[in-house]
Amino acid sequence: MTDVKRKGRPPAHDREELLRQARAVAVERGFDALRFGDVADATGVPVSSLQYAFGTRDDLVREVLRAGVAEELARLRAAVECEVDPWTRIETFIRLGISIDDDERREGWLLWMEYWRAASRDSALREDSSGVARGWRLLVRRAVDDGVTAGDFAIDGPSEEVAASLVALVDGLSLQVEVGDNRMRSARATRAAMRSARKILGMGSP
Amino acid sequence: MTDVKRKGRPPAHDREELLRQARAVAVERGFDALRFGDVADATGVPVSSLQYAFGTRDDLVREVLRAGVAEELARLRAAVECEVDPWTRIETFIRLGISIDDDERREGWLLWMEYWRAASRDSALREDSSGVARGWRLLVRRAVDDGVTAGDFAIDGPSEEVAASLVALVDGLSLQVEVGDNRMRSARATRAAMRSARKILGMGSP
Amino acid sequence: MTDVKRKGRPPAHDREELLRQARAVAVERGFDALRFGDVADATGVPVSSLQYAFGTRDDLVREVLRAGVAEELARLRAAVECEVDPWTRIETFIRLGISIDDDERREGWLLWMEYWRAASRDSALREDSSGVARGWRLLVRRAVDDGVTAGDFAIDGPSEEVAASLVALVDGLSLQVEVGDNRMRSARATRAAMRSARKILGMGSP
Amino acid sequence: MTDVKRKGRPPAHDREELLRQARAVAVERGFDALRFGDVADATGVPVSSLQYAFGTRDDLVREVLRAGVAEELARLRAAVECEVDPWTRIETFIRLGISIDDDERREGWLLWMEYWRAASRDSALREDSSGVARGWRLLVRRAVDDGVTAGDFAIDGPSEEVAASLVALVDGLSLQVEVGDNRMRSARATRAAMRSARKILGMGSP
DNA sequence: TATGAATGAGAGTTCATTCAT
DNA sequence: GATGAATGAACTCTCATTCAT
Repeated sequence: MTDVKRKGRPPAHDREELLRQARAVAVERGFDALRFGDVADATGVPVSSLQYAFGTRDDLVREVLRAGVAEELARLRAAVECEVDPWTRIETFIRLGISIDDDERREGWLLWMEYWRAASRDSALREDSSGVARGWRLLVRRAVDDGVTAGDFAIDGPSEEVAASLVALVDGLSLQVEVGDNRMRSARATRAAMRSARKILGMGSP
Repeated sequence: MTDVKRKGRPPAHDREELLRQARAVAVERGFDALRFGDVADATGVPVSSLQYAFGTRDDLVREVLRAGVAEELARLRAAVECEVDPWTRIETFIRLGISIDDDERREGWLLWMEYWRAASRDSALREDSSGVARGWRLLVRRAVDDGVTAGDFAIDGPSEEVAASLVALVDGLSLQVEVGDNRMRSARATRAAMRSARKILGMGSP
Repeated sequence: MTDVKRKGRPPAHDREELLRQARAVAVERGFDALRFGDVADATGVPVSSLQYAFGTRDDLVREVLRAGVAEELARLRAAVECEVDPWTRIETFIRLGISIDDDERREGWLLWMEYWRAASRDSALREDSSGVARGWRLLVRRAVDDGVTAGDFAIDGPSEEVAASLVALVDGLSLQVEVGDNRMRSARATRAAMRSARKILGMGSP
Repeated sequence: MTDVKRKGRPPAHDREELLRQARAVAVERGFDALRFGDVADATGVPVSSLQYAFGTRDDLVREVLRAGVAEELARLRAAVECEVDPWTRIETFIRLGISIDDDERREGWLLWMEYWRAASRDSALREDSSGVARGWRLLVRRAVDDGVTAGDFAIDGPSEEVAASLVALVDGLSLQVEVGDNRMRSARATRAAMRSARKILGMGSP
């Protein structure tokens, strides 16, 4: 709107698509630097149309985050649930959760980071994030329960809490890989997580 | 002539103090909403003086984050290192790291959140954060090594990685307490962390 | 997707009714803040339908003002003309014109204010207002003429000008009541107007 | 701010001067169309500087109105108070108050119009307008009192109320000249006001 | 060294209006 | 005829930053 018309690519008036593009912009620049103007530039859709579609800037951020984590969760769930063996499911969970070497995973990680941060400030989002966290943990808990039933795992305390620990392990190690020192790369973090998970689940060393 | 004269409390021309106040503002409003003006309002120091002292807005944010986590780290270290028994040290680490019910701890948690997020974008900060993460892990690693030497712990793999897992456990569970559902309150999270830590360290159930 | 669907009350597809509701909105918010959206909210009629019905925003404002003052004039005329005694007619005119304590009258006054202001800028409206002013004065002038004929009044100069003065008295005192200091409340203003009117009409003190 | 730099005339960073220019703009376009941008164009001072100097748009409008009527009041007072004879003072008041043929007076009139309208909505302004109205009336009241003391006038009721009537006469007739029909031009209105004033003041026909 | 004044650069938001159905 | 969707145009306001003292 400076002086050059924001033209470039044909309008992509598909809510889904718009959100995806907005996410790309946000992940690149940071969510706090997500501007209507940037999304407009990226999509060719006028600012006012974006506002018409999404409302306020905060609304947009919220929706982008929500849609993003929902997609992430769905992706991880699909990968995990197609496995049958409990430990293999746990392994898959750890592997997919931690390995953030490739760009796509890093993008996912940045998304989570923003999501958590936003959720810890925005009560509307926190409600949403509560459900996400539960779903996340449930995914692991089912594997734990199955493993216990099958006699593969021997756990202390309720499986809910064991699942919480496993999720924490993955989140926490991802964090170290991403923002920690470079002695903790994803391969090593994954190895550490695997070992600790086996311990927590009462499995012997391989 | 903005509207209200930025007066209120006497100027606090102490760099340390200024940073602390800036942190309070940032934690309350969010770091992306940290404005010179707000700090000026909170401290009584004119905007231009703050700029004179801290430079650019980004510089200010960086400094606030850096000073904040340094303080946090120092605090935790002091609490942990005054214990002698390895497992007690681990316990202290877990307890202090997770319990975020009281306001002060929540403030600390928000700070970490911002710090991680900022570090994952700002390379200057990432370098710093690398050191912080190392120090963090080292604190735990020493306890692990001592425990192993003393025969209290029986671990698999290098102690560095065990320490990494324990740190991850604490960070990840804190996360769940803070942004997760309300089924995971800090008491429960602490319990889960304790149990998992014992397992990881090869200790029997208490 | 603005935010709230513009629903609430059933559509009022009656031009008259629509104008009345628009007037209520305009009087409350001020005519310069009369928005299609507000009228839409108040009536349940979609913005585009209002535009279809009334044209441009300026058109709407003009129509609302015109319809409003016409109604006001009619009301005052009805009240005045049902009296037969000339002085009673003048009294009624003064009383109804000035007393703006109750909400309805204040609404009427705000309308006049806006009307005058608009008329002093909009030539299309000024033409209309010219007629209104004439009608207004004529109402009073007839009473004056009747009183003169009946020997009740003794005036100097043409009755047209005497009528103009009486109208001015009412308008001017209303103004003082509305925007003047609180020493000039409507009771006092009415009393002053009555006294001055008697003098102007050459009547002795009561 | 479109694309061409707002340059033209050197900045006139004198608050007084700025207000005067803003008034000129406002009177021409209407106060509800007073935009920072227009004042910026007219003065060569950047929008943000105007905002720095005057605050919010509403603040600007208020200040322009206030300064404007204060100036008007001072001007009228000066003209009136340099006369000694009570009736001459009244005459001067009427003449200056009504004759709005020349542009400058019309400008003054538009200002009053806006002022009244604004005061009837803005409580902050109403407080101010209350004082103005009092000053206005006091000016006339003093002349009335002097005339009574000198035996020139014979009034009914308190002089405060007589003054209120005289002010009303002037305001109301100005209104008719400005927005009324063209049968009521300022010469005629002035004549009517003079006659009515003489009557109200109990003076015989000349 | 420290600070008030001034300003440029956006960003969000509102709103009338156009257009296709 | 009536209406929802979409959009261009403005405008206010905030804020970091520069500059002169």
